[in-house]
Amino acid sequence: MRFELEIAPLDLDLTLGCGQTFRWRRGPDGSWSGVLSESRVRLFKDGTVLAAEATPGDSDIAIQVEKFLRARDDIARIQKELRRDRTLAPGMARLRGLRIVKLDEWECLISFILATYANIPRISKMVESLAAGYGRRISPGAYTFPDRRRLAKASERELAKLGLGYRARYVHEACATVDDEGLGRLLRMGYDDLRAGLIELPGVGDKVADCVSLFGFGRLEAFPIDVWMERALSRLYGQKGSYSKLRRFASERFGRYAGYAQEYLYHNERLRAQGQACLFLEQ
DNA sequence: GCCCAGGAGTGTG
DNA sequence: CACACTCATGGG
Repeated sequence: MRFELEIAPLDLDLTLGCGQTFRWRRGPDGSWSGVLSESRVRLFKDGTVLAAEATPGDSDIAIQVEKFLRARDDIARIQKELRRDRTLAPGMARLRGLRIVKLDEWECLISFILATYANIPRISKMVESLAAGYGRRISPGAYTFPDRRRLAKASERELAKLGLGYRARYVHEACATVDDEGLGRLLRMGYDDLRAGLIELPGVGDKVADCVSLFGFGRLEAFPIDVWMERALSRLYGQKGSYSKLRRFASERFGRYAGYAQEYLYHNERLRAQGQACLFLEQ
């Protein structure tokens, strides 16, 4: 099943290649393939429009793609608001196509529990191993992300064999701790309560809670701070210190769209690490 | 081989 | 509150 969508601005490389999600792969033709719910989806630009192929193509897959790419985010408005920041303002236009994605809450939670103290290629490998080992096969080489019940059947030892390291215990315990109603309650909470609720889960600290709040629960005011962001905040804003201190700074500085500011700064820091030209410079 | 990774948990000052 | 230490492992 093929269809087209009006989602703009959108740059698939910026959006799917920057560590928000770990299950999307770029093809040699520039298209991106991944799994949404029970379908394998391929996204590519056909001229200016976004084209999608889904197999199987159930009736609401187009809606799922729109939700995944947060089609309703008004990027112009978000950038206008963030442009008040003199550091972000000059380089932001080139990142217009970078959108925050909206992941499945459970998949996002487990993915970012796995993401602790690992690099992105390895995280991708771990997440894909979980899917291949415990998800449902929907086409050759493509698997759903395992739901809580399926994943709960895996012993800690089995998970460790997939290369999860000490994260195996966190994933195993999270499966036992989270119930379906618990996730439902979190959905209704404001950001502060959501964040506090997530931190109660095993393997979830400040940073993972903010990633899950942002990418899984769609709270755009969340501002995850990892080692890359510590460098960015130090270099560009002269801010150093504890997580809570940096988080407070970001909240006051970037406001309700702090999550977008975070992705911009994160992307810039990765560019810099690769020796490429930076978009943002210290004032 | 070496360094580091989208950190969390626990204990101590 | 802030630090210090440990945790298991693979990608670059």
